[in-house]
Amino acid sequence: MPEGHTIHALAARLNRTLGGEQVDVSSPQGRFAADATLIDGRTLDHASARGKHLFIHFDDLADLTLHVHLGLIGSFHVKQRSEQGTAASPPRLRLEGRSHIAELRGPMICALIDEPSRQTILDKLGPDPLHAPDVLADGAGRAWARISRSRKVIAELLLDQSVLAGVGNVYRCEVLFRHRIDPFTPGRELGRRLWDSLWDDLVALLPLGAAFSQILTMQDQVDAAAELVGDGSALAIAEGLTGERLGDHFERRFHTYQRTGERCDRCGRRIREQVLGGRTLYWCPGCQRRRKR
DNA sequence: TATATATGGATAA
DNA sequence: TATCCCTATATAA
Repeated sequence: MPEGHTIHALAARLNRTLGGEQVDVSSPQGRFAADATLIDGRTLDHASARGKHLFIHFDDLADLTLHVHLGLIGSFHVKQRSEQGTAASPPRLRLEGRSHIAELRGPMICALIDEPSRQTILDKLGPDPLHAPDVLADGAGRAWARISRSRKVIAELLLDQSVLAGVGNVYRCEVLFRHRIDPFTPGRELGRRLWDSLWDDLVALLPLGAAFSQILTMQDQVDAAAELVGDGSALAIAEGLTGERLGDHFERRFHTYQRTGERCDRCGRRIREQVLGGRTLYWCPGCQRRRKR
């Protein structure tokens, strides 16, 4: 279940386990069979991620790149050859290397695309807090240019991948709580200072999420994760993503996400939910009140 | 067994 | 705003 951190961790893991290797490619489920034949036997040069999009580059494949978007329910499991498959549905795509096998199931997108198409996809994405060049090239300012002109509420803008790329429903709910922002504040009324604090927080949180393959927003867990990762800026973490720390290193705990009716751990009010922009928003009506700029 | 829901997003209306 | 796609899982029946 993917937000940006999942996709970046996945790209790093693919690079470690299959990068530079010749891979056997197939489509047991059948829907990708024709394209799989084109890739079969080629060398997987590298994988890269931007927002929630994954790109896998192969040698000698003209200018074609494999584009994957997991959507809401997709999964891309990279396992050791020796691991037994728990025989779920047949994967749409299987990449087999010397030591590892990657299996893709239920993706929203799995297609070979040419370079202009890839560029079009990238051009539509806002700055990605996990993409170092975006962070260094005033990603905060570029996103703010959109937000500060919008009458849409901030909870909706955070999910708009053309405003910023990689944030999904969990991070939006949680980061708004962390900064005590009323989710229904229009972008134009948010204020630059508050936005900068939101962006900076995402730049810190997403790399930790990627490093541990788990969304961490409770401050005690964030501190513990940062400690485990060691010194270094969030950017350094993002670039050196191990992604090896898979599995449940931390208890699954959130401030508001899927906690409707429970008491807020800060103020005691009951967490509320409301569908906003097609997704369920969770927030604390006590902590997250409208503020003056 | 059936149904609802899910960390997403495109498209139709 | 509603519908659709794709799969896994939890809960209800």
